[in-house]
Amino acid sequence: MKELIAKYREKGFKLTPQRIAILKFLDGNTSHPAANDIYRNIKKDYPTVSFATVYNTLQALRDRREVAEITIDFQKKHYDPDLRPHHHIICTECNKIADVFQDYSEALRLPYHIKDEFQATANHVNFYGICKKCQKIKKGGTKLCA
Amino acid sequence: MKELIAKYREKGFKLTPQRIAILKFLDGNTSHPAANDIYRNIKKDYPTVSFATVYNTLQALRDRREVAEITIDFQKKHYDPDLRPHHHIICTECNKIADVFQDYSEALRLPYHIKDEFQATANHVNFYGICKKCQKIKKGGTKLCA
DNA sequence: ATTTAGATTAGAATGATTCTAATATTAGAA
DNA sequence: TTCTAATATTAGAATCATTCTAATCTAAAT
Ligand SMILES: [Mn+2]
Ligand SMILES: [Mn+2]
Ligand SMILES: [Zn+2]
Ligand SMILES: [Zn+2]
Repeated sequence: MKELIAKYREKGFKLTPQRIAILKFLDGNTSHPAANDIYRNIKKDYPTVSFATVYNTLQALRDRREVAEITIDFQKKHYDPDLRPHHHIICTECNKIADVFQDYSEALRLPYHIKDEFQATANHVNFYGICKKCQKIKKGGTKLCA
Repeated sequence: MKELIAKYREKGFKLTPQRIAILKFLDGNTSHPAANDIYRNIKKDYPTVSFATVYNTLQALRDRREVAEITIDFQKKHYDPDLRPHHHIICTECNKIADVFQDYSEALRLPYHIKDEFQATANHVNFYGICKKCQKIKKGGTKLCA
């Protein structure tokens, strides 16, 4: 809380109640929220908050490398406050996203003709699968209601 | 051409001139086009073609596993007629996408606690980098005009 | 307390994608 | 070939995520 605020103030990031609420929501959050998830949550405490503020703040944080955008979902961007290099697995049924902390960089060597054409700067592995809960639902039967 | 058409007819995929144009455009295409790229190209021969047809056809092909959707671009979906398992590298400056045919699956082992929670079905590596052309532009100076 | 750079806001604009409902075509049957 | 049913096409509207605009407000430095 206080440390969090101090950290951003030091970096010259102007703090407002809305921004603090967003930072608090993101701090330690492992749910990989999309912009709308953040908006809904902040709105509880700041009913007048606007979508623009959420997007502006996310952009500012992204530009300062304080959050990462992840491209695992075909529909929308998700945000990740955990900047440690890691990968993700997403449930193709319910879109639940989990972290995969595993360093594959040794193995992810590019073929020479690609190295020749691109100067690689980053890599990210997307795993797809079905989570436990969705496995059960599929097995147990199709629908919950007739 | 003929084999291509025969292949789809056999599979009960109803063929229309527009669909054939889309299939031809995709066949052997390594450019990873987005829907709009396909639309623009088909429009040359079928000026009345609609966006809906392009999207409908892409959906039908995707459902039949005849094209893959790729999530490497934050802005939009790209389509890939090459179904062999492979990965991609995208230029963060110009969005050029290239194929990376390299099998990393041996190395991409998931941690046990993830295996416990997810039944993994697929994986895809996104590499990010800067292509040769964009490297030159950056080095040579900032802008082409004053 | 004053000042100003930067943040907030509602709402409009944009861009990608999906939906709708009327019309037209394909492909198989007669 | 002609008929028919199933399916595809179309323009345009609708939706959803995201960005932009321009007026107003506020953090935080002086
Ligand atoms: Mn993560
Ligand atoms: Mn490819
Ligand atoms: Zn799930
Ligand atoms: Zn480039």
